[in-house]
Amino acid sequence: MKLSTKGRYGLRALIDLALYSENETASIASISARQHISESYLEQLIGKLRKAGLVVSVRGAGGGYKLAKPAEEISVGDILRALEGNLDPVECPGLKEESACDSSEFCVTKYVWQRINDSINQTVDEIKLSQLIEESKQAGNGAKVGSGCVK
Amino acid sequence: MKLSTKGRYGLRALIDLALYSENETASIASISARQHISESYLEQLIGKLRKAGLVVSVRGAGGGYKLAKPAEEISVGDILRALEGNLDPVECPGLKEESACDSSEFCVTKYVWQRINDSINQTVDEIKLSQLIEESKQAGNGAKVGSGCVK
DNA sequence: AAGAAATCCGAGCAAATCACTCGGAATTGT
DNA sequence: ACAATTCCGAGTGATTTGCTCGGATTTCTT
Repeated sequence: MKLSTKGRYGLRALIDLALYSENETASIASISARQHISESYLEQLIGKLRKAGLVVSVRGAGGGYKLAKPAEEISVGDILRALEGNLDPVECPGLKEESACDSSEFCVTKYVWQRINDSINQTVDEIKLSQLIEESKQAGNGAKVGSGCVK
Repeated sequence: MKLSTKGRYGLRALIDLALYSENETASIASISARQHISESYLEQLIGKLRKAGLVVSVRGAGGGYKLAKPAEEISVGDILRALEGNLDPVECPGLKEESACDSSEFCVTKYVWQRINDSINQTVDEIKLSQLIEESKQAGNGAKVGSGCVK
């Protein structure tokens, strides 16, 4: 029941990327240096964000990344799902369909899993990247993103 | 970011236990048979629930388990935390204290992790075991708990 | 007293997942 | 040409998960 480093590092990285790519693109190397995440690993994370359509890349020398759309339109949910896959702590084929679980038995716990899943997704979807950027600019006054609390 | 089988099986097991321990105690063997969870594994799970003070045991022949307190006073949160440990997807020493993360950097993502943690805990704490038992009695009309959706 | 039925407990173990690293191919600016 | 980058997939050691197993302990029954 833990969020992996992908999600934790990745969110930090994307905030950093957003902060430093307003004019020019931000390179893996620069984000790595500021956020203390290894270049190799960061590459993977940003790759996922790119495939999810959250950032766009510019290849070749002087290249790097920037946001694919305005930060207001990117939610923490989008970011974490891109990095972690599905955020649902319990996946359950019968959860979405009307059909009963397994074969014919009624499933009481389904109700619980459904509520947990909904609660998480709703929470992360209502936090927008723009909010975090705003806070970061104000608080850090050097626009620091911090360590993300956890190593 | 997944709930382990401990939590999933364990919740099912406890609902079953509650349903079948109103008069007599419910044994591992009987719960195992009804819920299709191996006796050995179930033993571990119930052991955790006992150490957390949610069930009490009666040792020796004819023994078994029953709830340590009324089902209204047991929340799904209590159960899952007993089985899974902390439910917080992100643990962060600086999350509770006023102090800044790491050393002196402000931590923006902390805000996000905090909200996720709170949301999950609040959700599971407001669902009481009694509710699930009630639903189970109504719907199953044979008091079936079901497979819990997932294997 | 003997034995059966149960809980209790910790060790062990295979499989999966995590948290990376590495090497190199492809692309583009200078 | 060459340097700076992104892109990509394979590999790897450490950790966690999802169990099983053996045996000790307690208590009921006869």
